[in-house]
Amino acid sequence: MDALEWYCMDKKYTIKDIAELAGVSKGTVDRVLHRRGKVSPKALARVEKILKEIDYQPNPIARNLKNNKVYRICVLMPDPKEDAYWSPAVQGIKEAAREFKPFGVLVNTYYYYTSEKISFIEKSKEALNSSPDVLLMAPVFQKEALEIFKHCQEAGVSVALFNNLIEEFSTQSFVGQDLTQTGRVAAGLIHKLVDNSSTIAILHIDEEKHMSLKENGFKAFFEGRSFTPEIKTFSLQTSNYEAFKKQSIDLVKNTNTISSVFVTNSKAYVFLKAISGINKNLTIVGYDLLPENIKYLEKGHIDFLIHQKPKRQAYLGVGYLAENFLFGKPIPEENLLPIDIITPENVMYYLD
Amino acid sequence: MDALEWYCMDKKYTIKDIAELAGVSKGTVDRVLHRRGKVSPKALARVEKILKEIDYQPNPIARNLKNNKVYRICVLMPDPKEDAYWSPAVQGIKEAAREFKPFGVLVNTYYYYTSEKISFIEKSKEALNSSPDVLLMAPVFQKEALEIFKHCQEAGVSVALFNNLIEEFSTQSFVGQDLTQTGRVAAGLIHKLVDNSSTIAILHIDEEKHMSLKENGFKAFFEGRSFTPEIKTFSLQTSNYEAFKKQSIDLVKNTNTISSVFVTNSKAYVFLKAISGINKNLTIVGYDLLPENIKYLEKGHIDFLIHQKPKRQAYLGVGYLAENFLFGKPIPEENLLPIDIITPENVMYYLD
DNA sequence: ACAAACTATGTGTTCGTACACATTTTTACT
DNA sequence: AGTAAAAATGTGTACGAACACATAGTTTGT
Repeated sequence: MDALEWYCMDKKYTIKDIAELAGVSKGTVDRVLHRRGKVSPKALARVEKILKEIDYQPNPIARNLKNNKVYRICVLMPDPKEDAYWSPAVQGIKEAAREFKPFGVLVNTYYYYTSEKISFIEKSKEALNSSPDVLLMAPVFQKEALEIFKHCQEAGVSVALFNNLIEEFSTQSFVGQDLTQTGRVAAGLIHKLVDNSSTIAILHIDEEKHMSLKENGFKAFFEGRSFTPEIKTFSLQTSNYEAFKKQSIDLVKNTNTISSVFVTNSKAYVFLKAISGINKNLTIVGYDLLPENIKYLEKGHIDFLIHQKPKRQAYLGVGYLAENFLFGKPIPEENLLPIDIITPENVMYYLD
Repeated sequence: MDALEWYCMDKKYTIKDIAELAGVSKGTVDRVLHRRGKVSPKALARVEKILKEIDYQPNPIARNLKNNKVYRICVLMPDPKEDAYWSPAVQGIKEAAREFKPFGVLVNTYYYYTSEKISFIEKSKEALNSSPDVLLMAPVFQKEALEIFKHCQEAGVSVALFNNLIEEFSTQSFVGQDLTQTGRVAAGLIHKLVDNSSTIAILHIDEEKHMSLKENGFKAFFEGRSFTPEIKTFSLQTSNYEAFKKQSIDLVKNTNTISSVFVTNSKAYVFLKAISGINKNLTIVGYDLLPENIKYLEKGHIDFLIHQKPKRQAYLGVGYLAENFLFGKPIPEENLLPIDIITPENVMYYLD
């Protein structure tokens, strides 16, 4: 392919070019492109012929310049002060906001408390009061999310989701992970590390809704296999820390066939701290790159962490919306991010 | 934060707004912004005061519209017909080209043959003949790359690299992976799966330059640890397949303390095919998501694959350049992509 | 046949930036 | 003081798409 061919192939045609080629004015070309009618069959045919020949694509930059609108995105998510898992998500939002601000996309973030369902609704109302173009939310509560969705529809605000999927919102845009599959990934890892005769513990700490999906996936991995290990499920609360510590130690010490633990959220470090006095070689798989988890990963106490990519989820959530506003890029309906497996040797590439 | 505050914070100021606020004309503001001089100290002070107050950022869209240039990127990379590793990279290039074409960024790809050094130089000349704005290349050959770099400088064409780093090009932009660290990742995985008494084989198939880095990283992982396993390095050629097969079988059968094999490139599947007759439980870690490798991964014969992300490397290589052209976004000097660990349970998210 | 009513088509302006060019103001020197 | 040169400042246009509006061309009705 030589330079000449290149030039011919990819000359950037404008409406003016098309108008000249078809022997009409740019107004007529515009009417054909936008099906605004008021075009004679003769002119229509000539313009369409040219359009077919050159594969015209409008310049998205010029189009947006004319639109000249300020787009507003409200983000509604759990307060990172309450759960450090959300801190990277805030970072992702901030980065995207910075990147798209010069283009006229404004982002405003509202935090709710996962300990108070009512704050979710309240903050959503606050967000809607600023009448954004779209509400991007990480909805921890299903029922309340549906209520908010109704409010949005009434206010003419579209909705996008990240991190937590609401089944009933099938048509909405979603960026997140298949949590069930993350359970399978964890099972695959543990399966490689321990022998089939030992018992595996699934440990839920401060149970939340999404954890059962992970448990299901974990168990599903072993279904239909010839040797299936024994799996025991535990559910502990950290609210009473002394009780939690005692139960954790019991789990490790007295249930002595347990060789591995799958912690279904980011709190593996809490468990490890609780059992720090005990010298037992456990295989541990947990979630999320919290600083405390990374510390235990690098010390070799956690074998693998599964990365839920909160930062990327949030960044993409905003980015998809912005690029759709600005350049008409279609928004993926359901974007399930890769399930990254983290070891001490590759963890640095997933931070920041 | 209410709607009013929002409005005040993020009003989109234009040059015209600034001119009015400072009581000068937009021409003067323009001269201040671009340091074109010919501005009285009085006017300069007034404009700069306003600029400081409002944190003005020019509209990248309008700026680009004015520039109205067609940007040309030539990509120079190994022919995917020769090595399937490169096929996803071609996909990445194609996707980026499609995405940025409406913005006036044109991409043309040239393939060279890794079996013929001369074709690398030849194709680079062909690429330079079309006088692109930048040459993005995956340089397998160091010495030849430097020569091409000289040609580019003479022709005023800037250079960006992906996949293969050339040490001497320290100032150039690079998208790729730290290959030494991938070796450490592989070692970490094998270390978890096998006991320290067994022997680990490092297997180079059809040796290339980059493999030694992986070997170094692999060995470095064990340095300073209390129990270090024995590591044996093998180097086989597939050009004579019968000999290769015999050597492979020898490796597995006769060197019978070997419990795990680290294949330093994408050809793990070739090795597994060669030893398919032998029933021995080997731990195998290899590279790259070739269909044949995935087949063996899903059958459980390969334990882990390390994903070198050729598609993303190529996509980002083009994307960074395009966004720099279009919106003046800075190009990261060295972007080392995460080293993804692939199992049968997460492989689907890394494909396509 | 001629105006009214309509259709078809062309022209002009806007968006925000960048730069060329025109105009005004200041400075320097006879 | 008067004028030329220099400096400062303002004005206008282009980029490409979108749309409002003006004009040209055609049909209809009396």
